[in-house]
Amino acid sequence: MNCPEHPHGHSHHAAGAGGRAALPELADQLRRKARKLTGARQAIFEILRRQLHPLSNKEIFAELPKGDCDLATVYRSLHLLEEMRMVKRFDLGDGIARYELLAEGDDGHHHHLVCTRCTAVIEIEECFPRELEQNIATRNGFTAITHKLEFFGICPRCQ
Amino acid sequence: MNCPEHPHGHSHHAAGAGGRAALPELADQLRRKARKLTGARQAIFEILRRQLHPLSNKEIFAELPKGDCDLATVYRSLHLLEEMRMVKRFDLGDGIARYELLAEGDDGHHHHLVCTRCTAVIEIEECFPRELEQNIATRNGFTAITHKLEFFGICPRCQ
DNA sequence: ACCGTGAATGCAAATCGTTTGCAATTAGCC
DNA sequence: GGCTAATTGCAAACGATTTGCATTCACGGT
Repeated sequence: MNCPEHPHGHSHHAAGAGGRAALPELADQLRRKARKLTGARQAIFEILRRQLHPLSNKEIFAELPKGDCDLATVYRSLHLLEEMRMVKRFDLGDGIARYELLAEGDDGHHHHLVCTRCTAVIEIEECFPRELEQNIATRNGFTAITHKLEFFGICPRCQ
Repeated sequence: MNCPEHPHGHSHHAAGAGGRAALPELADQLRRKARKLTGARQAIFEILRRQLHPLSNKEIFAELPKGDCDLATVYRSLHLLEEMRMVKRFDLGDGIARYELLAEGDDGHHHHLVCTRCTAVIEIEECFPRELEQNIATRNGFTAITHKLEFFGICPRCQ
């Protein structure tokens, strides 16, 4: 039905695709969970691998060789990948889920700087100070505390 | 933006909604914009005034004397209040908009600690360090930079 | 290579939060 | 009281996401 040959060898690794998981790892992780390595999943995985920003389901779907798979399958695949800790979901504040591929062992905890005009996204390494976070946790008796942090502004090009 | 620590993290709230706007101010602001002070708006406003956490449209609707107004009107009223800078919208990460009444002159910039089990919400005074934010802005050539920051964890009761 | 079986998919319909068109009401100024 | 623009209810429209179900497929065992 769908058989994602990848005729164009986009094998150039974008800067930043550095430690990202490669296909064999996907196959591996899937086998480990008794899930199947399907064409759709490979294709989606490859799209994420090539991309440097977080992608929405629709964006991924749009990049898929058309007719390759259903939008519902994209949604299902991303849920699976998320559950397998191979992608991380980001919420940029417009009710649209976006996903980024994770490097092996990466917990994916990082933040973004988003241009409110063109929606360009830059990865940010700064993080909310751990001690402050710990303060907040203990002061309020909370455990398992985490945070979401995103920055918004106007990028050089859009100014 | 500083506030004494609260042993169990209950957010500060004077009996009767600290510095929050009172009805006369609503009337005032509305008149200024040639908008009408309707029953629905008063009721919604009062509900927000009594509440200490962010409320969703549905929650507000549910607290309304039933039949008092339509859910669509709640949505419209909150948009209006937001546009008038009398409420602030918060996005806690589940695609549901929540609103908090603002004190006069308050820009509403603060953050929340949300229990992932019971969704209790506590207001947090800490903020992302301004110099770090400035760093990020200049380093990336961004202007008009802001951030969204929310904390998640498990509250004492739910542990 | 072939089978059996559970996993995965396509498709359409269903959900959920939210928005909108439109005709009927209503608040606020004269 | 009357006029008129603002507001509302209602139902339909929306966009993102999910799901039920019958069909198809991947893959470990043979």
